[in-house]
Amino acid sequence: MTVSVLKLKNSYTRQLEVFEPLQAGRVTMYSCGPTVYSFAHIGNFRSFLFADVLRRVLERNGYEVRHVMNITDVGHMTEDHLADASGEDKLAKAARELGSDPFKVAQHFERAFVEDAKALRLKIYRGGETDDPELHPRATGHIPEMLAMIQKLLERGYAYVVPTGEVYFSVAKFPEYGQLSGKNIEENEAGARVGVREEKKDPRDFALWKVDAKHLMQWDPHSDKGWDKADYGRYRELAPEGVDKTIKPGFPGWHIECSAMSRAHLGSTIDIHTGGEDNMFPHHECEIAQSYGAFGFTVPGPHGAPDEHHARKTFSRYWLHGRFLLVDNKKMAKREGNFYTARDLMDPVAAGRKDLAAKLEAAGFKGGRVDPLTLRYALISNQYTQQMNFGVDLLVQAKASVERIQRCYERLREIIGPGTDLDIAETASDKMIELVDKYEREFDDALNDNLNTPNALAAVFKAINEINAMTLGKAEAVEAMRLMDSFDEVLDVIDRRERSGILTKTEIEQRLALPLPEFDLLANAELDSAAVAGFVALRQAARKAKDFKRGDAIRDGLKHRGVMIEDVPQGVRWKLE
RNA sequence: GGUGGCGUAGCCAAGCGGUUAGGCAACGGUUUGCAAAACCGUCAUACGGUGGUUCGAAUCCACUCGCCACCUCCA
Repeated sequence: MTVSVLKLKNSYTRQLEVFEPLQAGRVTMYSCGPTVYSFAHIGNFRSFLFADVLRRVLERNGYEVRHVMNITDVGHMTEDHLADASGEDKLAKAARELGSDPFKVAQHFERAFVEDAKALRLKIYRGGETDDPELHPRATGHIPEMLAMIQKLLERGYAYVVPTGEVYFSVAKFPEYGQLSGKNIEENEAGARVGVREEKKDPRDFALWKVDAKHLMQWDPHSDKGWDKADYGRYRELAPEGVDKTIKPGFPGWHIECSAMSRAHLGSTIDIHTGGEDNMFPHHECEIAQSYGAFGFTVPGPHGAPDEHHARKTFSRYWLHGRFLLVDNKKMAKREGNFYTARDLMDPVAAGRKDLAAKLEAAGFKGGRVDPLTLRYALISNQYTQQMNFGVDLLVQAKASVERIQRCYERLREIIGPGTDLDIAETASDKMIELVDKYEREFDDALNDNLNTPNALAAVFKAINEINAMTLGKAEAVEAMRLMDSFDEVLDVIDRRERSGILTKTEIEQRLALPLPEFDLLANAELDSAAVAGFVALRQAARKAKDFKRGDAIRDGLKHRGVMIEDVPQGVRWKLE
């Protein structure tokens, strides 16, 4: 049996490369995280989910993964922004509702993001990792590191201060600038679409520190006024010589935060850096330039032998970029009317999108709500290197797929039954053992091939087809369940709550002997398992009397209340929708 | 204008030189009082177009048509 090795497409070299971490057995990974000045949209989540799948695949390959995803909370909110708080703009609206404290706005949206991320089962927000600030660094908490890095760039001659008190990175000092994105910057018409700041020595130069009195978030590099005490102390610690006196109070530029935070929490050289394709230029290009300038790294070699390249110390050894998600074949944008946040889909009514709720309801989503696990599946169902065209059809298909996985899982659970010792002496057939082995390997091979999730899913469904066609004993079901659990380590789309069960024929007989409930399914009371059993017995009585009309009415009534009833050989299966 | 990518049966989506991808939908059958689920079968001798290379091409080459993204804050 050959074990496949993990291969990833490195955007920097544009080649599929065998993945080897710097340190054997351990992987450091940084993902450009959300900007918390509005609700994260499904495009954001596609990117975060691709990073999530990558992290899980790394873990499957036996690596201990340290995954950091930042929170960009250095908003670029200005007083103008607040003054202009009219219309639909959520940021402005939120700011007005929350007051003009940008920290509060950021906090509000960060909380919302964490909620969504948990619902979508981003592993970095599950369990103990959720509360580890080291794994979720906030930009506003790392101004000292950023200033220290800026200071270092000044000292090493990679940056300069202009009369306004702002600091720019000098791109001319870094000849490799543009290599990641493949942009020949010289040939681009500088400033063709953006006004060139005349203070810049070179139009390509980018800001490390900005000065703008209108901005609501400000830091004074020369005084502890307005600083969090701990942070100011930390800054002095990081830059003992103090910051260049000509730098004026302001806020960090757009690119410095990721360089500073990844270094702070993962060290100088990281294994993998992920982000959306748009991050390549200029964001990641600038990160490389800054880290090179500040820390004197070698840059990744251009298309050299992979081993030679990997041996070098660089800022990030592998760069992975997720391609954009489109909606209706267009880039998602509010003005196009094809913009969805994750919560718009998960609960459109609460998000104030009644039209969307109606559309989803019509497509078969109860209450117009898309289950988070369905959304998760949809967003990971094609390979991250491909543009994804999102739409209601995709969600419908994802829903059906998740249900198929879920049903297979539930069938196995029913066969195994409660309280079964999973180490039962009885052994599964060779056929089942081979099946598990075969599809687990296919699954891994697909994922190790640059996270080819469609192929991985093909393996899952082939396995389910075979498992469903087999008559299973307990030991076999245990084995099959192990396979499903294994798939779900990466997919994580199985709802493990007890949401279905079997009422056996004997149990129904026993229940029939007791007084039956009145046929009133319109009541508002919560349906508990006893109530469900009562109605199932009531229906059974009707069926026995050949009153199928009444029996079906009870089934429909239960369905209306979210409980599905299916007749199976052993009795009646109930299932919460 | 510069750069990158994509066009595969009704829809989504693998494959990247030679044996069934897979899913969804639809239709037929088994099962069921009826459903649902599950299973069996059909749609599937599909690869934007035109040339070329090859014993053999969805896969390589040339040209061509259409779509998308990046070059600006953006996942």
